[in-house]
Amino acid sequence: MRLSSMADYAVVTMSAAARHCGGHRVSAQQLADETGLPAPTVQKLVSKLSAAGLLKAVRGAHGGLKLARPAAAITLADIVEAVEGPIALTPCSDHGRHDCTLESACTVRPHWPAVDAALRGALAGIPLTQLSRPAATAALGAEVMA
Amino acid sequence: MRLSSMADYAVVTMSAAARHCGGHRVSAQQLADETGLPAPTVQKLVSKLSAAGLLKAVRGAHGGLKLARPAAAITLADIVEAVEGPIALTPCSDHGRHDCTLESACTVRPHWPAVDAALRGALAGIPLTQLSRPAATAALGAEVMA
DNA sequence: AGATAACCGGAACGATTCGGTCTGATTTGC
DNA sequence: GCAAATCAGACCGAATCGTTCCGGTTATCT
Repeated sequence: MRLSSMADYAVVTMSAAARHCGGHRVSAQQLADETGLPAPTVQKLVSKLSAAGLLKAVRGAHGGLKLARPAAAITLADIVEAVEGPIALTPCSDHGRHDCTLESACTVRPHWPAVDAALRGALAGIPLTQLSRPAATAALGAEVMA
Repeated sequence: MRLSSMADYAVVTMSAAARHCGGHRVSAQQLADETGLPAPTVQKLVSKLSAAGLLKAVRGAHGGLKLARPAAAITLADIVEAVEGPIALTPCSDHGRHDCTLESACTVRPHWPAVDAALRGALAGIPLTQLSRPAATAALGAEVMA
């Protein structure tokens, strides 16, 4: 139930990138300085994030990163899926492989897709713009918990 | 974003135990046979589950396991928390330790508790009774996604 | 009372994944 | 044409996770 460190770092990195939304590009090194993360780690992250279409990378001298979409159109679910792949709590959900020993008799497997969808929905409700702001701990989650 | 195998097995085990709700106790070995899981693994799981108050264990000859509560009062969140501890996507959430390098300047950390609560809410909405039934893939999650 | 059956806790081993570092390929600017 | 700065992929060590084994405790049956 724990997010991988890479996904955690990706959220921090994207949040830092969103703060530079004002046009001019940012280098991966600069993002590393701002976030305090190791530079090679940030480089690895931006590779995955740009491959997923969340960041736009321009190479060469004076290159750098830029958000591919407005920050409001990028959610936590997008970032997590970009780094960790499809959101699925169990291996049963994402591919047809049932290595389960009881295959057909398993009564819980049919319910995992619904759980995954609920989880993904909770993450998709949090845009990047919200993570860049400094405060407001509440107001979210209450609606889902009820 | 993947559930640990132990938590996955715990759900299967609890679901199998729920099918024996009719009074008489079940041995851990019998649960292992029904689920196809290794017997030592099931034993380790029932230890944690009974310590968490989800299963009631009676020792001695003709002993066995029994649900400590009605199946309707046990949710996915209970089982996951019993095996994996508190539901928290990041280490920032559950204890005061901030090993983050930027501590005070981190703008995303205040938002993690809300995300955790939303996630836990999604899992708490699924009772054990629902997992024992054979079908009905949909009907859940739609409300949370909206 | 002895023996059996079942649960309980800790410790050690092996495998897999994760996180971090390094080197190479590509593009732009002068 | 050269050089600087960037992204992109491959390698490696380390930590965690999952599994198995062992001895101990408790209550029932003979």
